Amino acid sequence: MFASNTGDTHGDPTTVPPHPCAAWPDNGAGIRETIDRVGDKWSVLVIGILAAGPLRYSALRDQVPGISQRMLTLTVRHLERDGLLTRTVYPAVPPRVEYELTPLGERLRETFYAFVQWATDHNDEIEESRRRYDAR
Amino acid sequence: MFASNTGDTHGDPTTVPPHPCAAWPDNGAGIRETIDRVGDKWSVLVIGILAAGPLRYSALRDQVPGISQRMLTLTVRHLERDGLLTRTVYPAVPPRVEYELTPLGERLRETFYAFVQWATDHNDEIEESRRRYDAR
DNA sequence: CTGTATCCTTCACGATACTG
DNA sequence: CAGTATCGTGAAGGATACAG
Repeated sequence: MFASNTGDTHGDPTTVPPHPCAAWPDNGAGIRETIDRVGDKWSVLVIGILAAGPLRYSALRDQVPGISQRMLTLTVRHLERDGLLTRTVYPAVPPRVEYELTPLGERLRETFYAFVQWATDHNDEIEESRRRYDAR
Repeated sequence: MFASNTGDTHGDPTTVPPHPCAAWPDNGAGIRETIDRVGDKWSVLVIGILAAGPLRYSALRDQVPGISQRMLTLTVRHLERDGLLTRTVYPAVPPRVEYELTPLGERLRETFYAFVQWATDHNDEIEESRRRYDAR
């Protein structure tokens, strides 16, 4: 879609190709913010797991291998703040809290899916590339 | 595929919908690794910029606002190792090095595009959600 | 059961200086 | 021009204990 190409200028050693068009829709700042929002250690995992349906705190914790209570709480709070999931407290003893993806969160998950698919499809290719790179 | 179900115990007064489908293709480990690969501070930005065509070191540095030489070098080295871009040294004085996305890197960029699109489309919605969350 | 509150460690990153 | 080398910092995250 982009890549209108700059490579034709290679004959001139000093030519720095001008950027023909924007790489991303916006200019980096918003993207960084968005990546940070879900680029932390656990957000994507939590979103992926919640895709299967709502879960309560303990179930969520059990399904995210290795997460600490601290990080689980922080993660879901952030996601709730951004409107990606809802946190519902059922007044009972003992307390019960359920987390569920919002439509917004579900749509985000769908965009991730392409990425995860890519990672799955090309995992071998990547590891092979690493091996070649390391062997020199 | 996973989420082999945990919610079976709340069958009584409050039915929790069973997971309709799998969360992610693989079990988290591979996903984590992949997210780490591009979830750092600069990789996605570099990939997005290189989508417009090959660039030499200095041009790349100029187009990634705020990146240090150290991080630029580290980032492109990692991406090269994973086979996402190529690094071509033209023997000349002064030296000239060009970085270019591989087809693999280009396909990764396409999956990012959906994500960036999502972020752009829903940025207002997210900020509104945050405002509501913070106001209580 | 669903969280907080601390403490502590690691490491990603930035700044700066230097080099082939 | 295209990098290394080195040092310092802050923030992210883990471990553990405690609480409503």
